[in-house]
Amino acid sequence: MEEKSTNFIEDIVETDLKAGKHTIIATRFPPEPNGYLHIGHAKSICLNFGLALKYGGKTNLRFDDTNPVTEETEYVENIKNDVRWLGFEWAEELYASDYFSQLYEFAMKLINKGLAYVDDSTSEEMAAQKGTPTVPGTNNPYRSRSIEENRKLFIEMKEGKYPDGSKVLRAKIDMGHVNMLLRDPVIYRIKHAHHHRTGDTWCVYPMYDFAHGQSDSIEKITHSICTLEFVPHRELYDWFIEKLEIFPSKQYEFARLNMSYTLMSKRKLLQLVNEKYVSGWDDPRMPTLSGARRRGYTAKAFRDFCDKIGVAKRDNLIDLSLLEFCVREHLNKIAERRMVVFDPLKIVITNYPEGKTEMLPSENNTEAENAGVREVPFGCELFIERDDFMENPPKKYFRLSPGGMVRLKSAFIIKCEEAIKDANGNIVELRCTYIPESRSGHDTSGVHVKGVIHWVSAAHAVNIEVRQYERLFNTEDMNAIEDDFKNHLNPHSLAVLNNVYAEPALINAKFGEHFQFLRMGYFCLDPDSSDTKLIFNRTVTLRDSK
RNA sequence: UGCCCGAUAGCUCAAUUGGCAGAGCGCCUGACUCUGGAUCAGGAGGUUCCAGGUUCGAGCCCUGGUCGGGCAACCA
Repeated sequence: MEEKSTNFIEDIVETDLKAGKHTIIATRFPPEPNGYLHIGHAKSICLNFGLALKYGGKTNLRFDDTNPVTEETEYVENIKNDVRWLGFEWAEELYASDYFSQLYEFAMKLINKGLAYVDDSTSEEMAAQKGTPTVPGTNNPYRSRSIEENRKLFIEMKEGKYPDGSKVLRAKIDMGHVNMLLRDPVIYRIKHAHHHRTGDTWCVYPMYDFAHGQSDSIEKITHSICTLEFVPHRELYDWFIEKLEIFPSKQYEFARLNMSYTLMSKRKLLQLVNEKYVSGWDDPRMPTLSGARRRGYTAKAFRDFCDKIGVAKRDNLIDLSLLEFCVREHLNKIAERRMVVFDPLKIVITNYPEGKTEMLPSENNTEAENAGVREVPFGCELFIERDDFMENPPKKYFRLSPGGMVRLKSAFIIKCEEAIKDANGNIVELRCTYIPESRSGHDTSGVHVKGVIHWVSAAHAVNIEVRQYERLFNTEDMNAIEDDFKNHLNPHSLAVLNNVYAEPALINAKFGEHFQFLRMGYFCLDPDSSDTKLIFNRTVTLRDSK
């Protein structure tokens, strides 16, 4: 293995370890269970779990479930499944909601220290009092309520005496602070809502800023790694830890992953699902891990990809082609080869005995040592790709043309004798002859051909469905658009082909297996398949230098 | 006219306490009697935004500019 240089977060960890600040490290992956994990999360997962693996330590899986309105148990289960699929195991499965009692006590502590107060203002009033980045905010009368009154009101908030939105608990910091987030941030709000884990126990819920850092601290997380948008929150994060006098977890920020032609917003992805632009969160076109898995992307490809893109603080827009490169690189090594004809053109080998079938061995994967061979049936009637024949070929065309010769992969060299057309002039069949001495592995014909094409025996071919995917969006930078993102959907993101014929070995395909259909790309079996109909998803095409 | 962050090959991104600047895509060349629009191997391509400074040595540190992005949800 080549030495991979460290990223800036690894530098921080190494420095901390060297300085004796910690002997082991603890990280956490903190998804909010309000959607499925996507490729951007994979970067965070690889970073957090990778750090603990590399330097010795643990990673907790902690669900950031402080907003009961948007969060569901279904998401929890799928997130766990996706993290495991990526190849990581967490030390503990935890929930911010596990800490609701403790968080409530933390809030009380701030009230008792005179560092929090109950505010009756409306959100509009609060926004107006907040000022702007260059104009300081103003104090309102509620800010000077007594500790006793604040304590009484907050208890009553918890007891459900006030309706949603009527009161909030705010940290009392500084309404003129240069950092807007420290202008008395809301830390608790009233929501009479059913929580996916705590049910109806609570009607006050902590805000992110009053839950995340405290949860980190309770779990003694040493390095709390999040994305750049939380940089301004770090000051608040530290303020609460200091005032609460709890374990000093530290927050570090990296640039989130953006990918070309891809959307990472869970809100928008949910919209695509709800409004049926896709078949579900696991639609193979979705950037979700479950979608990518269904499409045939491998966990290893994702880990390699995350390794390649690195971790830095610069805003980025990673080429989708880099991910595809990682997928091909892996699949090329593990996918067994099969022959499948997508747009069949019938050919008849006129000098091959009618009704005869012979089994020809074909290697499953020349890139893998022990992939072995399989037997492919050959007969006098075959299907080849319509594209592999040209009536009037250009100069450097190495495939079939009238009078031309081509090698049938793992079989014989054939020569096209005649193209038969229908009344409209469409080619419907090719009459060919084969060279018996040219059999693969036993070729004594002395004939050299440049082209090699795939084929299937018409008598043994299996009709399958193939789903070809293209990028979901046509716009490279989906973060830069101003209009409705749905205007940028690629109308050709899914193409279903039904007139597709596969060699019989494909009948035994299993879910989770990867195949390379020779010259066509990588494919895998889709769960929509039935006993009578096999459906394959195109994971990715072969590298195409057209 | 406040605070925070960034600027590296044509494009998109990496670069281990300061030590010969790397990858993918794109481009070019070569190999290959069995994927020839595939696969493999190699190549070209950089004043690391600008100007100063510290240092034996700076993409990394300091100062000042320029340009770009972010910062006011009872979301996370």
